[in-house]
Parts: sequence; C-alpha cells; structure tokens
Amino acid sequence: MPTYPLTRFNEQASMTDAEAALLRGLGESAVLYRQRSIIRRERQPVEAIYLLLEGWATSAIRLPNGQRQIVKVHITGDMMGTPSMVLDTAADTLTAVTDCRVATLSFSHLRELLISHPRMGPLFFMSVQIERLALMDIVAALGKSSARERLIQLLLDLHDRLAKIGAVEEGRFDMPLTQELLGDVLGLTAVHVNRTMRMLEREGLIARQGQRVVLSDVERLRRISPVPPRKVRFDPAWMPAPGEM
Amino acid sequence: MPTYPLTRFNEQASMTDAEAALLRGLGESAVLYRQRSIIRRERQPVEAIYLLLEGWATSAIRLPNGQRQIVKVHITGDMMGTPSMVLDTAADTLTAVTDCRVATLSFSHLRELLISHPRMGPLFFMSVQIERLALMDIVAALGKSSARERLIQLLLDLHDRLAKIGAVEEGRFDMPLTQELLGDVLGLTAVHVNRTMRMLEREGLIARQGQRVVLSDVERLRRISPVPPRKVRFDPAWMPAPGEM
DNA sequence: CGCCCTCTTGATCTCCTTCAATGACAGTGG
DNA sequence: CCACTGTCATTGAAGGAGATCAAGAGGGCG
Repeated sequence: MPTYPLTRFNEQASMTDAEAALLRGLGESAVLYRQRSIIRRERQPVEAIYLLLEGWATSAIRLPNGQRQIVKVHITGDMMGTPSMVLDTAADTLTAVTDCRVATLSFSHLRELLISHPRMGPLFFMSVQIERLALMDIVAALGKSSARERLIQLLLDLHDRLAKIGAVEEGRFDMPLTQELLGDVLGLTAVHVNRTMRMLEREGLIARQGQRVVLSDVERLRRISPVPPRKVRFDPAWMPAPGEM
Repeated sequence: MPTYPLTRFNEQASMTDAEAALLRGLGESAVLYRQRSIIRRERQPVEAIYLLLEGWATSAIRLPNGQRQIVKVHITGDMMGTPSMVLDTAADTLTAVTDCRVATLSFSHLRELLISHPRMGPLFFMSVQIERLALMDIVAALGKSSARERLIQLLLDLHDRLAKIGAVEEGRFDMPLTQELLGDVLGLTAVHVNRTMRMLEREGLIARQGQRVVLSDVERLRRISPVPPRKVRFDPAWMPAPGEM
C-alpha cells in the first residue's frame, strides 16, 4: 500500500481517522515515471485522477502559438489531473520533472468512495476551492505584478507547501526546476528569470547552490509578495460533521 | 421565491428535477445592490455565499501595491463568493457593476442541504472544477498571450456564457464594463484596452455602439483565441447517479 | 573526451505603460 | 435653459519592463 502523505487533506480539513486511512489506501498501484516523461497528455481521454506519491511534476496547457504555460507545480502528496474530471479530453498535460511515483485512482473506484463515504463529496469540494484560490492569486500576480514579485510569490508558495511535507529546513529546500520551467510558470522567459533571480541573490533575499534554494529572509520576502498568505479554515461551518452523514 | 437561472448547474451536470427545484429555492431573500456598491469586501468575515439573480458583478483581489485584479466577471445566474468558503476572511471583493439582485445562502442552510441531498457534494465539486478550468485558461492567456488575444478570449467567454442565459442575439450582447474594468480583468491599462479594441474594430472582428458589442466573425475570433473551447462532460463516470445516494 | 543541457551576460527591440490633453455625454443645480 | 462637474472614450508622445537574439561558460554523462 502506498504511503500517501495526504497533504491536500489532513492539513486542511477535519477528517476522521477512517477517512484518512481510506484516502491513504486509494492508489491502485504505483507506477514509476522517468524524469521528463509525460504522465498524461493534453486532449487524451480522461479516465482517472493521479496521486503523486513521490517527486515533482507539472500541469501545463499548450497554446496554439506553440507556447506552454505551467498552471501548477505539483510536489509529493498532490492530487493531479482533477480539473479534467469534468471533461472528456484532458485540458492539461502532466509531466514528470523528477523521477515520479504515481498512483492512479479510477473513476469507478472514486464513485464507490463518494457513495460509501458521503462526506468525501464536501471534502473534495473544499480541496478544489483551495486550488482555485491559489489560481486566483496567480492570476492577480500575473496581471498586476512585476517579475520580481511573481518570482517571490512562487518561491514562498513552494516554501510553504514543502514545509508541510517536511522538505524545508531553515528556509532551505530543493527546487528541481530549470529556469526555463520557472519561466513557463511565471509567464516570463528563462533569460529574464535568470536576471531576476540574480538580482534577488545580490540583494541577499535568497541564495542558491545548484538546485538548492535558501530563502534567507522569509519575513522580508513575505512583505514583498504580491498576495497575502491565506489561512485555510480547518473546519468551515458548512461542512457536515463526521457523524452527520 | 427568486427565479434563479441555474446556469452553473442545469447546463453542466445531470440533475434531477427535485435537485434543480431545491437550488432554485436556495436564496433566502433577494437584496438590491446599486451600481458600483460593494456586496462583500475583502478580509471581511465569511458567513455565506451569494447567488447573483440579476446583473453584472466582479470578484476582485486588491494587491498591496494598490492595484486591483478582477479574477471573475459574474453575470446573472452565477454563484459568488464560494472560493472564500474555505477561509475565515474573504479573499475577494464582490462589487456590483450594474444594479444587482443578490440572494444570500447561509452556511447553516448549506450544511443542511449537503446532508439531506448528498449528491449536492459531488455536484458542487464539479461546479468548482469548471471554475478552476476557467482560471487555468486565464492564467495561460495572461502568461503567454498578447493583449489582443486576451481581449478576444474574454469577449468569447462572455459571449458563450451570456448565450446560455439567452442574452445574445446573433453575436450581439450588452457589456456594461468600462475599459478600465476590462483592463483590470485582462491585466492591462485602460488606455491599451482602448487601442486594442479599436484595432479589432478596424479589422472588422467586432463592432460597438455604446455598451453593445457585436462579435461580427465568431469563427475567426475563435481561431485567434489563445485557448480552445472546453466542452464540459454532462455526466462524468465518477458522479453517483441520482438513485445511488 | 566530447556533447548537450543549463546558466549567465550583453545588446537591441517592442509591446505595453505612463503621462497628458481633448471630446462626448449624463447628471445637477442655478 | 445653460453652465458646471464627473465619468468615460480616445489619441499622441515618451519611457520602461521584459522579450529576443546571440554568445560564452560550466557541468553532468555517455
């Protein structure tokens, strides 16, 4: 049985132990994807969702002009491919950044789960809203902030999400994204990502050694960040209690 | 009882008549908001969600640098404020663009609904995923497209959504958004929105007369649009059938 | 050892911003 | 009825953030 970190849920919604155990056991069988290989391609028929058990991956949309925009950087513990659940053919391409362990959750399995554990519906609902909020903040940054601010926002986002799964130590973490990938996330060219990072480095806001990044002054970075940190409500008033359904 | 057009649901997910009737009756009491008044402000405590029974409204995020990014333009029939359901204080400000009729749905009411009609959970889940997809497309356009392409994307999006509620006639519809508002949606200045629109006009792609917009050549516009139209699956395999739960 | 990928830096170009001014129009009050 | 005010659309001119083009340097790996 795969050990699924459950970052999407156990940190963010009140789950019973039984529900958590259920989710942990979700993945059918883990598959290995090599660095840079494609897990699921855009426009392919949608048959399942994916649990990223280990590694980094991206969700990207290809534009007709040949450009590519990464809409989400996935890390260990993330669910992937769920936006396409409402479509016949996938909207985004999932690509392994590092070697990845991925488990699949089929729709038939998911349906049974929703029926047998009705609280799963609202829990999933909550989880997508969180993703939607993240996208809203990205839209805000993309529309109205400078390259510098956007880069800082991304670094802080990764910092915070990695911290939740224990992959940050005093502001230091591994970030296996090339500057070209960062550009595709931030809506910038690799060249400009480079210049912006070097500038942050010269200012002493960050430091780098290979893939390793150090946020030297998280407080100051947060003050520069274009969006405030959002604190998710663990137990919203509309969420049915475990006994209630 | 407000007659709620239900565009979010009846077009997009398979609902029983009973479920549809339920949603139509949701709104507690309709309130009127004057043009430009604020329906719910950022950082205010979150206590309910809103049903826009009539009118146009925006959902916007204010950045520390004083800028404002509109993340969603709401039209008659939309649900508003749901992203903040997972927060204590609202992430976005809801503002009436035209005079608006708005009904409120309290969280306690919503909780009862989720419990008494367990299929509502998955249905809401589906609805948010659709919103999330829209945001993904906006991120793609904001990151990797020109002003011209983004404007076209927005016009087509409004066209298609207004068509669903019968507010389009041969490519013609009312768009009560000032160029400044359009700029805040597209991540542009009002000045550049103006120039871009005039250019589209000169090319014969659109025409305008006051607030009225005409998409003269929808086919050609779709070919220019940076993102493909997404066709939502009416009845995905993971959705529990009406009898099943 | 040599190749390819990635990072880095410089020079030039361009799309969009910023600043500024004008006109059209609606509302408002004398 | 007309001046007065504010909002919105429009256009010109100049400036800047980031793109594009180009070239070199370092490093992992077959």
